[in-house]
Amino acid sequence: MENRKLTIDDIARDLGISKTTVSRAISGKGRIGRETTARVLAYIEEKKYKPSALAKGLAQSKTFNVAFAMPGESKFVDLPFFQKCMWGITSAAAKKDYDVMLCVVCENDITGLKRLAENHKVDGVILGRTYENALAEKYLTEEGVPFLTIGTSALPGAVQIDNDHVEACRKLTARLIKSGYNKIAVIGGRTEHIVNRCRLEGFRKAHEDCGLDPDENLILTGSSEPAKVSAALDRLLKKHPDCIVCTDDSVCITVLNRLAALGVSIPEDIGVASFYNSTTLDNHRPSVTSLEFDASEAGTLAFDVLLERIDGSPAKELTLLGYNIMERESTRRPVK
Amino acid sequence: MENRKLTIDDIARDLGISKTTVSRAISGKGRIGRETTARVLAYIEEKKYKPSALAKGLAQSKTFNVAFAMPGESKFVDLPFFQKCMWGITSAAAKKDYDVMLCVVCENDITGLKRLAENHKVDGVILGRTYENALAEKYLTEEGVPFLTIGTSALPGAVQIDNDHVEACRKLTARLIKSGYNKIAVIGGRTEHIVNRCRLEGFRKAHEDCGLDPDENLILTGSSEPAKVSAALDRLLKKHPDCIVCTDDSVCITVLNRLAALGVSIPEDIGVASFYNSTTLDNHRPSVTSLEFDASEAGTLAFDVLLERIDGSPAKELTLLGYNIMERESTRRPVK
DNA sequence: CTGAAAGCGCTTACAG
DNA sequence: CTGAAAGCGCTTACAG
Repeated sequence: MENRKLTIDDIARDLGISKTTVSRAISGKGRIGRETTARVLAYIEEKKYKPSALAKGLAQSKTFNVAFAMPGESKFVDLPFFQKCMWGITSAAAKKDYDVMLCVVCENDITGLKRLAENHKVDGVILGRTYENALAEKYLTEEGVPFLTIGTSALPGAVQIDNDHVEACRKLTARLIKSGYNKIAVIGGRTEHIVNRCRLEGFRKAHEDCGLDPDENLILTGSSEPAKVSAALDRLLKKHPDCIVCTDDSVCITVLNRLAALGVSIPEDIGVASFYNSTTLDNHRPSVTSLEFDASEAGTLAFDVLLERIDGSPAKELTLLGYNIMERESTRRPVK
Repeated sequence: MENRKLTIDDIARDLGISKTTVSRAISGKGRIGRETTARVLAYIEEKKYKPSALAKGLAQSKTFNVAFAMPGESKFVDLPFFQKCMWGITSAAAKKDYDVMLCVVCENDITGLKRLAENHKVDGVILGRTYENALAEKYLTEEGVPFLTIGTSALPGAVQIDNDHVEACRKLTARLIKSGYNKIAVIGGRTEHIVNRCRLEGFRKAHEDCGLDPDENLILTGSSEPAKVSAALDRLLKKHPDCIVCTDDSVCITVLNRLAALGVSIPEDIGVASFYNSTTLDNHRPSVTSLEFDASEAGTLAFDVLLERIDGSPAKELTLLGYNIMERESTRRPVK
């Protein structure tokens, strides 16, 4: 019952036509009779013929594969994000009859990526995460391999997919202001990171939108280390903010823990929100208000944009993703 | 500066030899002069020639790719395990000049896997997780595609890589007994799951090894639902066990939370250990004693065994993985 | 030890 | 609308 792989030659012979014709019937390219097409298609359907991607690829000098570079470090990686992202990529790829190859990339080790590129196994690559040194981006541009990054690339000109941090943070902040908070503080990581700057920008814009001036004394950035974040929080509390926004969820965890330790209750005593929500916060009680980005969408979009580049269209440099504001218990202002 | 892909023909021409010879020099197959080989290799090295995996594959009717089927559900998935596993697979694969393709498989949806198999894009597949219905396994055997599962497969005869649950749990239990615990309880999930049965078996064996009879009243299995686990724990505590072993870390989390709520302190009042440790427990204070399985090793082994199957060797049906017993604070018996 | 030739399974100008 | 033929870039009997 085993299937000695059926080839286009077999079909041609069985149907008494040339393989050129068979090929055309399948691909739909070139002029070809309706009836012939139908016959071929029917035959294929019945015999469950599937063309060899290898042969097809060789003939067209294409692999119909893209690589997804997964970060290799185990810390500070939002794994659920990548899982959903892969889901998005593979499903978008399938629609275009592409498949995805996996490689692992670390800040200083791109050998996995090189393998794939050098062996000509992929038509393009999606960099799942970016690093300051842009090692992968540099290598790929040098090799002339189309690629795209998810997140902000340190390499100028790189095609990228990114969350619309500025807008998202602006809207979330606006929502907080609208719900009555008027001394909103920010605790966050180093502003060397572009993403943190964007988040802050959104925060400020929201205030401007309402004709307000954000209180600069309430903005404490510089580190996401737990100890420093806790210290920053302690200082902040003396100024009595009514809400604290964390630039990301790892900062937020620290803040939540410290507040709990101090016996400050949320949302009764103070509101808390996060500008980026990974699953880390999922099970927290009270549930915390935060921005939610759709990883699956990031994946599908990433593939679609990359494919354009592969096919030669001049893909636009930056594609922004949608977001959701998840308003939850942590910013439910107590009715006084 | 762009590289119009160098081919074996170019090399042959430049070196004034036939491409047959070039091919042989590269592959090392067939008789060939030392000197010729050296010349070819030197040339290749200099020009950084890399053979086309596509062409090579077509000629040998091989793809030099394996698929890794990632679970598609987001809950109850130990993502860090899969990340490390992928790391292991890709690196083991690279050593054999293989690469890995990604697909997403859910309990009732194996379309992603089918794509890869039907399009002849892979030589074999590694199923990252198994399901009761064994859908993927059945499909692959039907198609004659070599595969292997990580974890126990419901399909009899499937080649599998698994943790040595029985032995590992036996050793961990033995360690607990040796450190002085003598009323050890077990809380755990449904014994319908083979894995839970194995764990229990190890637990019992350890007792037998010491000529002890495990107290069956202290063994409460049947559910991993938080509510039921908590209830089971409450019942258990009345019997005053001196240590509680959880069959997995999700059960363990519940137990830890409940104990904290009851004001029972670990390890002073009672010891706690887990038969399976995911990163969920990583940051828990006190740190909890548990078994640790090496996901990366699972990955490399998985690839190596699969490759044997691909190459036709009759791979052994079950390969057991090593484990480590991580003895931590939660079972540090108080000196009285 | 080395080569000419056929073949892997497709695609695609080029002719009809 | 259809085909014969060359080509994609390798490998591998088969001869020498």
